[in-house]
Amino acid sequence: MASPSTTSRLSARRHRAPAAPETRYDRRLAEIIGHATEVFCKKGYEGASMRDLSRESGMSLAGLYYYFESKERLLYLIQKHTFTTIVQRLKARLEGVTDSEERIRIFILNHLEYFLANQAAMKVLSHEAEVLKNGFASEVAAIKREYYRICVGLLDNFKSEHDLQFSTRIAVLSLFGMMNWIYTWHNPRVDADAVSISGEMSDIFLLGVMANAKKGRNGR
Amino acid sequence: MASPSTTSRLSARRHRAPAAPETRYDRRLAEIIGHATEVFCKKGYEGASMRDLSRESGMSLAGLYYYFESKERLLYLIQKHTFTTIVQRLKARLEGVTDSEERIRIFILNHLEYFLANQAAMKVLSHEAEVLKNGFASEVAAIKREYYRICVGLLDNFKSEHDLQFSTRIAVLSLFGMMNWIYTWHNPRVDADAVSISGEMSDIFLLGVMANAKKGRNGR
DNA sequence: CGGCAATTCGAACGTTCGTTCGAACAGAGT
DNA sequence: ACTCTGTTCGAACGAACGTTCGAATTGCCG
Repeated sequence: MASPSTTSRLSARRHRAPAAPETRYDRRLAEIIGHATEVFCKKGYEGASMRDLSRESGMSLAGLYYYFESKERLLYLIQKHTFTTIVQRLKARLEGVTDSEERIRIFILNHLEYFLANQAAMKVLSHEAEVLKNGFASEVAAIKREYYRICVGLLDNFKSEHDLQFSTRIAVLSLFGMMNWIYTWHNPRVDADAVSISGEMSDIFLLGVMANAKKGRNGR
Repeated sequence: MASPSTTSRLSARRHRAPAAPETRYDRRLAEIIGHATEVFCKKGYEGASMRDLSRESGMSLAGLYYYFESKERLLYLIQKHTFTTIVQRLKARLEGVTDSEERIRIFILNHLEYFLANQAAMKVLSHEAEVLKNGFASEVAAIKREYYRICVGLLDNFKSEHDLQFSTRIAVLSLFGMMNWIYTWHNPRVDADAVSISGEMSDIFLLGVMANAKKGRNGR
């Protein structure tokens, strides 16, 4: 009775456990999530059917429901895991770096590196950002807001250190646009790697905001 | 017998006709396209059902099929019309302007102005760019390629005139990212108008690519 | 007003959708 | 060998999907 697939299924210790006590259940779920990510990426969330997911992952249609209670929750799991991971990695990389320009370059590099290494997951995160509802939506939105806030913080530091004057909101959102749009065009056989693209985008963005009108002593 | 809804339905004169000889059919179709655009924008192409379109436009489910032969063709009509219009307007605005920087500023302004004035249609164009198949897809892709090429041309001119050195491809695609991402964040009650945003983005982008390494006489 | 074409619609078609249920299977411990 | 728990599956559910068809309605020209 009672399928797991709610978070209560995860044994209470986890978190803090040094050697991952990864259960069979966890491993299988991760596999399914991986296949589902590919399918959602290729056909879109609404366009992908549970039967598509079943075929791709090699598990029967009914069998999938042992691991999650609905298609929507599966999308939620993908988005939450992807977003959490990228924020985590960013924080680790920022640790110890104090130069405000370097911190922004790290933000951009982290984003693009993860994006290109996990294209399918990041496309699902970017492209299906509006389909979750209610509880699912707000949890992912919270992580997104945190990520956005970090970037705003980095840029505000940079701005005041260099005595610059521009709209942080527009600048940050332009930067996200530059970076996230990459899923529509990046072709690994034609385009350079993340480090190189990240360098070019960082140059355009940073020099772009730096070259902008410096703040005079007397404001406007 | 035989529903119209193929292009053959449009009376042959059109194009060149000074006073629009707009038929009742044309007007009704345009209305439906307008309503469909809103629905596709709100629920996504796959997420929107023909019954949703029927409800929104006030026409019966079967009645819709008098105006177009499939849901896919309806999306095609929306995308083709939107894209054609924005290219048309751009060409008109560029006419007579020779300064290469000003031409890029016009490109950006034209894009954002049209985007914000037709948010729903532009979101459907951006967000549902991959769902059309075969013939429908390739026709829209052709316009997209033309639009992209125009931008590459503008930037290449700017680049050689100012003796700059950067990847045109990455720069153009970054610019498109900045601009197109706007549908995910723009809020008319919070954000400035197209002219102002266009100015900020143009500054970031143009100063960004200008400040980049100038080409030395001896290359690398 | 009569008649013909353009337009609209209710009802139904066959298919596919997300989800459920109870039975079958697997493996480990006694 | 038997049982118990965790895992998988075939078959089916009702709902919703895109599309079709023939009849009804409308608008227009004589």
